[in-house]
Amino acid sequence: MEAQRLRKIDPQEKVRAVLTTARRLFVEHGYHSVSIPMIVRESRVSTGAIYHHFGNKEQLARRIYDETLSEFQEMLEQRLTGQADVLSQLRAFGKLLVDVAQSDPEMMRYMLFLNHGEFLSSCPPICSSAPFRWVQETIRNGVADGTLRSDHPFVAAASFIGAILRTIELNYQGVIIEPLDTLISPILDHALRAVRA
Amino acid sequence: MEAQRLRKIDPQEKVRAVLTTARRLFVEHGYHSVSIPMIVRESRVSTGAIYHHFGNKEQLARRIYDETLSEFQEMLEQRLTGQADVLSQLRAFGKLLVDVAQSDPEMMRYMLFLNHGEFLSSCPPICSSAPFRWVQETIRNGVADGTLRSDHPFVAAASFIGAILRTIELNYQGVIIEPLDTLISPILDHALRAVRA
DNA sequence: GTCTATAGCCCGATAGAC
DNA sequence: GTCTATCGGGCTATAGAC
Repeated sequence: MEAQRLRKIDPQEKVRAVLTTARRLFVEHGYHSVSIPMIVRESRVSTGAIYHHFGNKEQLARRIYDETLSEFQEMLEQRLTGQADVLSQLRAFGKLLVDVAQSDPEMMRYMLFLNHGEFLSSCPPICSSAPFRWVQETIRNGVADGTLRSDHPFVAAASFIGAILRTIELNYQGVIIEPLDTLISPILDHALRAVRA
Repeated sequence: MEAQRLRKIDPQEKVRAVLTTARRLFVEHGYHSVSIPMIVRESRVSTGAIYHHFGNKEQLARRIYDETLSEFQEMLEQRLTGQADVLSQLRAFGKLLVDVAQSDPEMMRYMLFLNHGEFLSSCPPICSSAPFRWVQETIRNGVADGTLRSDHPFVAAASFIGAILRTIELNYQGVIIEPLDTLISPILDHALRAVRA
């Protein structure tokens, strides 16, 4: 039939195209500046198909949010297997942040810069997501066993992560021009010095 | 005359009302979610008056950006007078951030969370503004005179500021619940440990 | 499932009286 | 300088053919 011939073989391919295109556009222009017609043009998927698969713009954004976070969570779990002590665990986490920042800047920018709460109703801030709660827990353990030192483990966790993320931010903004992988050692050095005993 | 009677005594009062109202709304909802009619309602200044004084929405945003940054810069200069050595200068800077975060959260949120580049064409990122360039310079000096230690002063500066700002962020997001002024000592402690010799 | 066409809404900005 | 009324445009979301 005619309709049959026009139908794409795999609908999931379109879904995927919309998800990746929309995330890129959200990162580049911000959620509110990205219109559905814009996503239609760049993804080459029609308005009707988008609304069919995602319902509305906010649900599309929510799906991108969920998938990005669980992808990151998965990478973290992979990197953590076999890291026994607190210090090498924190190093693995920091290295993951830097690696992602370099190999997939779009993902990192998405997690760093988008105020998801601004357009996703009742979405937990990124810092309360599993990976970042894991850091808080790890640092609490490190303080307990004497590897780390802090009067206030939450402040310690914030300092550790903040030191790394801020460096990544400044790299993105062109203030720090060296490629991030050449900076991995000073980055981890400063971040760990903020918390270790 | 009738027109005379209806005219407010001080036009600058209206300008001020628009500036403070708009900044509050930008912080609460994000630039793109704030409409002119919304500003009109909340500031009780008419559409016509707003366009008369500011030209358009972007110029209004730019004026808020400029005034906020120079206000912060002024506060910093005040706090720095009389701080001789690098360590007490950095402490003064950190304490300023924490003080502002607590006494004027709207100003801090404005500087921290708004992606100004997203709606202000060719606006320098906050991190390149005078106060933050000052930190970079100060840390370079500290490394030179041996007070601080770093292979890469830019990374050191990013770590120092990042440690503090991230803690403030987590406080705003309810992860760290203690009032910030009770945390000033662990905050400065962690941030300085990241960079000192 | 996918498309095109368009309804319906609200926004930024302007016009023109006062 | 300040107001109200309104225009043109672009948006989200829907309708209905295929």
